Order: sequence, then C-alpha cells, then structure tokens
Amino acid sequence: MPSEDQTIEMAEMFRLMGDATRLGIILACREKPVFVNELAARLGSSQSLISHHLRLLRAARILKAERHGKQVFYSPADEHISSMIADMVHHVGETVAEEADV
Amino acid sequence: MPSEDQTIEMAEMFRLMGDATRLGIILACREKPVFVNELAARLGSSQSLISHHLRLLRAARILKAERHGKQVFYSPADEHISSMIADMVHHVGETVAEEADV
DNA sequence: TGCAGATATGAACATATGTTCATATGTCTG
DNA sequence: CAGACATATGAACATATGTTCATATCTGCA
Repeated sequence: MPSEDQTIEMAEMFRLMGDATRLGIILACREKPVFVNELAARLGSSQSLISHHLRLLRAARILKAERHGKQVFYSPADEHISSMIADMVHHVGETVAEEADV
Repeated sequence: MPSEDQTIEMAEMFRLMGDATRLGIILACREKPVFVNELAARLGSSQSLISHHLRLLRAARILKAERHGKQVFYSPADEHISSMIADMVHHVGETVAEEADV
C-alpha cells in the first residue's frame, strides 16, 4: 500500500494526464520529439494553450524540453513515463476491444 | 496513436484517478472489497464525501459495488483496472526509489 | 543592431470540481 | 411496523482549472 505522500504524488500525475489536451500532447510526442508549433497544429489548439500545458508537464517531469535553434522539442521525461503511457494505451485498447465484442 | 475519442476516454479515467481521495479509495479496495464506512474511516473522510466519489468511480466502471446485507462493498470493476493500478503503483514506486538514490 | 520567427508568460474569465451539511433512501432486526 | 444502522443524494459554496487574448522573452539571421 503506497504511503499517503506517494498517493498524492500519483494523483497529481494522473490529474495532469486527465485532461484531453494535455494527454494529447503526451501521446503526440511519445514516438519522437515534437516542437511546440507542430503540437499546436496537430492538436488544433492555440500555441498559447499548448505552451501553458507544456509548462505544467515540464514542471511535473512528465515531459522534457530540448532546444534546437529557435524550436523547442518536447518528449517524455524518462522511460518510466513512456512505459506507463504505453501500458495505459495498451489497456485502454484492450478494454475498448472487449466492449466492442459485447 | 489512439483516436481522439479514445484519448478523451483515457483522459476521463486519468482525471478520475487524479484526485487523492478518489485514488485513495481505489488503492484501499484493491486487495479485497471494502464497504463504505470502512473506506471513510481508513481515509479519514466523511461518509458523504466517500459516497459522492464512489458514485463517480462506479459510473466510470472503475469500481463495482456489491451489497451484503446493509453494507455495500466496493472493488475494482475488472482485471484491467486492477492491473493498470498495479502498474502505476509499481512505476511510481520505482521512480521514487531512483530519485531517492540521487 | 533590428527584424521576424518561435515560445513563454500574465491577466481575466467562465466553468468545473471537491467538500460540507442536511436529508432521503434502503435494509435488517426487535 | 418502528427504530437503528448504512448508504445515497441534493443544494450550496469556495476554490481550482482550462482557455483566450495580449504581450513579453528569446533566438537566429539580414
């Protein structure tokens, strides 16, 4: 059983992934790093909104930023994040498939 | 890449797990079913608050309810939920351990 | 240096959310 | 059936959150 502090920390991570725009950002840059304007374009959101969300994701060490020239590329902060997200996608995929059977 | 609908559905699940009280409830009943008043006692929250949260978790099919006499026991709705939570606990546990090393 | 591209930040606002208190509903037992 | 126990629900409220618009900061290049 996780400690109360760990529970709060987990909840905080879940909360951050619990917004469609933010989760979209995470999913969009998990294959290879993507820069801000492309994220905005892909998700059909404003650059400002994406930037605001990126700040939160960076602060929580869910994503990391890397500057190349004028552009800033974002990607999952570490392997744990990547694999956690992969797990989720996997599970949700399976659940959806099962429900479709019924 | 998950569809937009899948993304929204995933985000909704994460959002629900993204509250410390709710996550506490989920973690508390993942070994064996627990009834409402015991959840309230363990988490140090009011029965009303727990009930409100349980309704959301039930509606999202994260937890299921089973009545035994006067008490209603809650537990993870299915194996996917259980295993997803287990994964998370595992990942967070490892991450914390690593950070402690540094 | 000055301009244009790319990203970050701040203020403001409408809405969503978690919590509390009071009360209703349901269930067993005398 | 009455009463106690267990859970669910509703209204109300303070706070948090996502989004937009405007603007600031940073970077590379003429």
